[in-house]
Amino acid sequence: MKIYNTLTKKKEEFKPIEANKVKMYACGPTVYNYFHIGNARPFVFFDVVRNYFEYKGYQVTYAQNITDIDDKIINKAIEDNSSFKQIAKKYIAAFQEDTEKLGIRKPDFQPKASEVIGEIIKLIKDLENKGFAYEVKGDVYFSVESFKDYGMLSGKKIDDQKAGARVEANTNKRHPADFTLWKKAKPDEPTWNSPWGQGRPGWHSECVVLSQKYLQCQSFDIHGGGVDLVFPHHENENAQAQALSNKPLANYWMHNGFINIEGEKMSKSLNNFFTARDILKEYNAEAIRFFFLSKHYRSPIDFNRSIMQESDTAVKNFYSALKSINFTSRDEEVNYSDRFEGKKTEFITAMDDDFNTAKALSVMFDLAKTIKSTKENEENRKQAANLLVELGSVLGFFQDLAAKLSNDLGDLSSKLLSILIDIRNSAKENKNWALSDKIRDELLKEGIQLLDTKDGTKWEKK
RNA sequence: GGCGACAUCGCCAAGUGGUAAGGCAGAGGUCUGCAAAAUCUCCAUCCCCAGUUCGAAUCUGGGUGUCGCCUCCA
Repeated sequence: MKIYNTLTKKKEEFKPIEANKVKMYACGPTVYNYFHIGNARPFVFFDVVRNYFEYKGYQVTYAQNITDIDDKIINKAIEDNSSFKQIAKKYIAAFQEDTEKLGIRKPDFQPKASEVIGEIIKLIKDLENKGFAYEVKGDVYFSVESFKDYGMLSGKKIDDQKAGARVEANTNKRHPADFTLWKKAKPDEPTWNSPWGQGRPGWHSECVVLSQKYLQCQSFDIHGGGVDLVFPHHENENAQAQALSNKPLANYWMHNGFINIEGEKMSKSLNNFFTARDILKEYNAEAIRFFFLSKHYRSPIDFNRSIMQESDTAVKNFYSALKSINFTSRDEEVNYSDRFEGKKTEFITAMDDDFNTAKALSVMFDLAKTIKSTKENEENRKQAANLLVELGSVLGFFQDLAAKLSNDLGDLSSKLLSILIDIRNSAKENKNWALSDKIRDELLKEGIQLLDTKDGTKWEKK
């Protein structure tokens, strides 16, 4: 399979470091707020990456950090008149809740930055000892000039950057591009003891420490995150790791594109900021997942109401197909005919090509069509349904299949419904259209759709 | 100013040298009391210009446009 690697700016054949194993790390949330729809994209996408590798038979180890020490958290604590620990605790819980609702599986490891302060200090100390870092008045900086490959990931040459163009130049730094590894304590901030006095770590070290610790290696297979992290975050992570080990932190760097809102960048000043939590109130998790996967992960994607509506309809399509043949659960032992093996191959070929999920989805639509088609024989429709669920599951759909397919209303409701259907049918026989339509319309309002088929009146939950 | 990405039907979106997948929306026919569902049919020459080639949405050059990064934003 091929993966686009930010490091080489090419699609490359994926070769794991250890045969049949994938070690991957994706940057997690900074817990100072509910995460927004833009944060959700990489969470969902790397969940799919993980699933797909497992589907291909790899043993995957997936780690993701939680940044619980950061300026933004401290600021939020001041704003809310709370403590930084309480803020972190609150939003970690919210993060867990929302990702679960989105159907994202928990990574194998999900450590917090605060758990590894000792190891972060050791990393910085090692960098200092080897001449890659220097201390100025209690702050420690990484010296970009000491690491000759600085810029290898982002393609930036440090001398091209306009120092201080957008941020005030820090006069303590030897070079404007030098970044902070350790910050001297300020009043009312959480601090830890260190060789440089009281302080706290900068943002870029935690991911180095956590990834290497939990993936148990200096250099692992895949590192992921949003494109905005390429520079400076990932560049700086890599610089620290490679300065010490002479190897890149990861072999493949994958970056997802941004989400725009109605064509504009999402930002607080434009007030077009949507949290995943809010969107989940309006649309179900699978519609959100479909929205993300309907476009290639590296492309920017526009979020708006009509596209969410379409995504919702599209997902319902899969379910109505499955309902049309009373599909209940997947048969894992099924032997697909050549025709469906071919469909499966199409799906795999699409996914092997740098996770072309949009194309993979078209295979699913194709299967849905086969399932619904009255021209197909029973066996083909069954196989198509089975394969639809198999492939859809790789993309994270159909997690509550049984519940979604169930038409179970409970005893009394079922009886009442069949009484209503009987009354309606009598009304129809008497050509009392007003009454029969009223029953149909009222039931639809309650989410029950009646279908007058040749085999009598059927119904399904909308 | 530096670096980079993208431009395909009303909307979303595949396609990476061989004559434009798919989804949503829409139009018409069949079916239906009417709907829904099902079913059949219809619906683009790919931002512009030039070039390479037997052949280009796909390669090259030049435009135009949109967007991103260059700040501890996914």
